[in-house]
Amino acid sequence: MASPTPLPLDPIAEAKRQWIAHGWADSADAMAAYSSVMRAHQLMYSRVDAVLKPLGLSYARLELLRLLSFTRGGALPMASASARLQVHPTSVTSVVDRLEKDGMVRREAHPTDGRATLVVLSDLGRVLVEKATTVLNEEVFASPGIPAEELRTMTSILARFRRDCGDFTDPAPTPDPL
Amino acid sequence: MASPTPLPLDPIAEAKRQWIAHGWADSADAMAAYSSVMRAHQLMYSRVDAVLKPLGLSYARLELLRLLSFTRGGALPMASASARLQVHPTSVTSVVDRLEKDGMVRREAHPTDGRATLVVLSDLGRVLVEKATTVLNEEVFASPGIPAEELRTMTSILARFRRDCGDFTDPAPTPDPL
DNA sequence: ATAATTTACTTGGTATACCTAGTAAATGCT
DNA sequence: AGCATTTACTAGGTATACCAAGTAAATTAT
Repeated sequence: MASPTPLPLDPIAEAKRQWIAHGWADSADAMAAYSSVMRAHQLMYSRVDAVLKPLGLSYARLELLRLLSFTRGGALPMASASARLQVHPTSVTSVVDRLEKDGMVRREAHPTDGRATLVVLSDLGRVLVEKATTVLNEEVFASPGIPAEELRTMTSILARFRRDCGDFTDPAPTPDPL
Repeated sequence: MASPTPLPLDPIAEAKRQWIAHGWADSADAMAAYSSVMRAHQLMYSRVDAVLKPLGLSYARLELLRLLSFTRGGALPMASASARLQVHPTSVTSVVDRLEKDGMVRREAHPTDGRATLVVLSDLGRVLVEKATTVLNEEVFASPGIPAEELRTMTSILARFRRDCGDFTDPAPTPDPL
């Protein structure tokens, strides 16, 4: 949701000023950075969702479909999907519920593990994930609103952050000039 | 929610490889950057929420309380709060509903505009926003997980992005060396 | 002054995220 | 073998975001 009525001043820069004025100068940069990510997320999410909406998809739904499409057989246990997407197991349940209702995936029993449920990509799902990826690349990622150089800078900064938060154990997210 | 079981490889770097392998190299950097922001948002949000939870607050609730605390009189029409926080009016309604139920704010009639409702910070709300800010600064922003230099780099990159998305009209979010 | 429009907010519904608690199947221990 | 533990998933509830539609007050136009 881009602002219908732009504010005159950058609200995050304003908040940072307030932070410093209140004697919290030490935390001001972190507060500003966190707020920036929060807001950028909202803007990116709504850009992506607007493009996916005509296809009956959303970011969360596409993430799951894409994961399946990259998997041999287009099937994955729920738990694996939860781990790979780094979302709560119950979130996978509810996304799969709706995708199944729309015929984009189906549940199947796991052949050997009676506890597990497989999510299987349907033909419709496979068509849609292809289409969605194309549209997303053309409509959003081709003109992301951030220069290429800065995209890479940001990805690299956030990769280190994600690693330090325990997302992955990969030694070097981006080769660092040392 | 940090991963309970860290993945061996950076999933976003993996996705980028897939992108390039599928012939979408042109969009790979943007895809990676967008995905990074999405995931970083999730990590930051859960860090912040974990710290605020004991106080009965959340990021969204604190944002509103903080906005009120920075306002003379601690009161603001709903519509102004919506604009300043850059969230949907109905989101403000529901956050205020819950904050009011918990005694942190109250609704009052606007003195001159019969359509408008004022949200007013209560004494309890004022105490909590002070406490929450202190705790947040100490527990999260003092060690944000990202070096100071990179915090500023990221804030600056995202400021330009937010401005280009129409968030504000401020000419120079960060003084740009030209 | 009256009618039309705009603005402000609420209600009800959807989507996504989380948590807690529960069931069922597989595994491990004795 | 049989019981306890672990693992996998579902169900129900909360929080937050959105949109669409509705009501009521203020503003604008005639």
